[in-house]
Amino acid sequence: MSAAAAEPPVPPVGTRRARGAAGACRPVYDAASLLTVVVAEFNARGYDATSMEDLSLAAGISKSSFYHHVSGKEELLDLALQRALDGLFAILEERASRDGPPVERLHHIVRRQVEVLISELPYVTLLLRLRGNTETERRALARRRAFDATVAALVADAISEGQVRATVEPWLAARLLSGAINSIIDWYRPGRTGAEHLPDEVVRMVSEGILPPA
Amino acid sequence: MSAAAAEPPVPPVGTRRARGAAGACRPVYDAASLLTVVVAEFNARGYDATSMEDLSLAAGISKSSFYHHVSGKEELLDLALQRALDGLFAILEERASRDGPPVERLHHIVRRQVEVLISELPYVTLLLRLRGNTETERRALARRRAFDATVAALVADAISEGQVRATVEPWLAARLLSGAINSIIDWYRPGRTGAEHLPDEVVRMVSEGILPPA
DNA sequence: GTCTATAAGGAGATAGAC
DNA sequence: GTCTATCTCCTTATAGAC
Repeated sequence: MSAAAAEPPVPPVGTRRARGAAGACRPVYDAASLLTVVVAEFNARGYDATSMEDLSLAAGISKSSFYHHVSGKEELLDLALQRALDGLFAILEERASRDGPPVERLHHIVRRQVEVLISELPYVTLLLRLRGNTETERRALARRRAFDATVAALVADAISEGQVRATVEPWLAARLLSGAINSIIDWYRPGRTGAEHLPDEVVRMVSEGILPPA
Repeated sequence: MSAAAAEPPVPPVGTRRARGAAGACRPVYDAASLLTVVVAEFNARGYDATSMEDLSLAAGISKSSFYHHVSGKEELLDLALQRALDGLFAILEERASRDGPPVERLHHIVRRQVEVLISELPYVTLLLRLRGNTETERRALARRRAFDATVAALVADAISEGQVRATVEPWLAARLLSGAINSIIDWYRPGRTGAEHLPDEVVRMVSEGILPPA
């Protein structure tokens, strides 16, 4: 369990600006700036439960205005998911993810994955909650699985080289590791004090143990 | 990351029986037996994306037949969530969850939580993916948070009594623990061989560490 | 880049027969 | 306990003016 976040609001969370009010300036968007507002809405209710009407209210523009920027609701999802996945895969390209002993490469990846989850929180949150209902979603899930598989292979390497303790199932270790890291989207909220220590704390706890032994 | 499950199917996953075919027996349900079929559909696409039409096709009865058993789609969700939460809270009532040193009580709870996640997999899966869009969902999320808070308090006790290692943040430990355990719904599938060892394996790994230390 | 108006279809739910 | 037929509302998306 870890349902830490505030009770998700049912009404739109974005800033509602009076449309057409006397002297009021209407918000003017490009595709990128729209995405910020849209992704917050998707995360508040889930993609499927968020209507174009919800997005319209949150962004302060009419439903039809969205179709000037994107082809439809699904493209908004696609743009957000690409951003999340690009951030994750960039980690694997870093030198410290590719050179050195497996254990150290793995620790680097874990640390950086925590950092990316934090820096790209809304986008990764959307990714991690996908169900695979459309082709767009399934493409994103396939990329996500590829990322997981890369990390899992490295976990297996690190365990086989670092055998000092009782046998550990590499596959299970990779799953629990992912689960622990990804849970960040359920409880981390921007502005936490001490967030700069979080990546190292996570690395330490998954290495030394989360709970005291019996 | 941990998107292990097979590509979620968009069409209904349930058994489609020919309705009204010559000589065919129509499925006859009560509220409980309907729930099995319904929850599988909810999990395949997500609650919001699953229509009464989808449920109808999966169960092999017409949409309107559902309203003989329940008041509507939301009551189906409610029944499933109650089952998940009742299973989890029953753990906390067990003697071994209430008596003894905090560390041992905690290990028992973790072990049992893994068992319940496995035995009630579809129901707990539904619970863990809630967004809180309706009053029913928010009630369930509140109960879930209460469960988490109980475990988190015990984690804090166990850590303060078992200080042999470097300082551990109890709050973070509780979060990572929940994340690791709950990830089970993303990768465990019924019929796995060796599933009987999983609860103890999880307890061991969250205690001794998931990854080798540097 | 935004608007109003509207089309076309799918949603959850109900009525009443068998 | 299930059916067919229907209601009403809400959904995504488009047309065309400013």
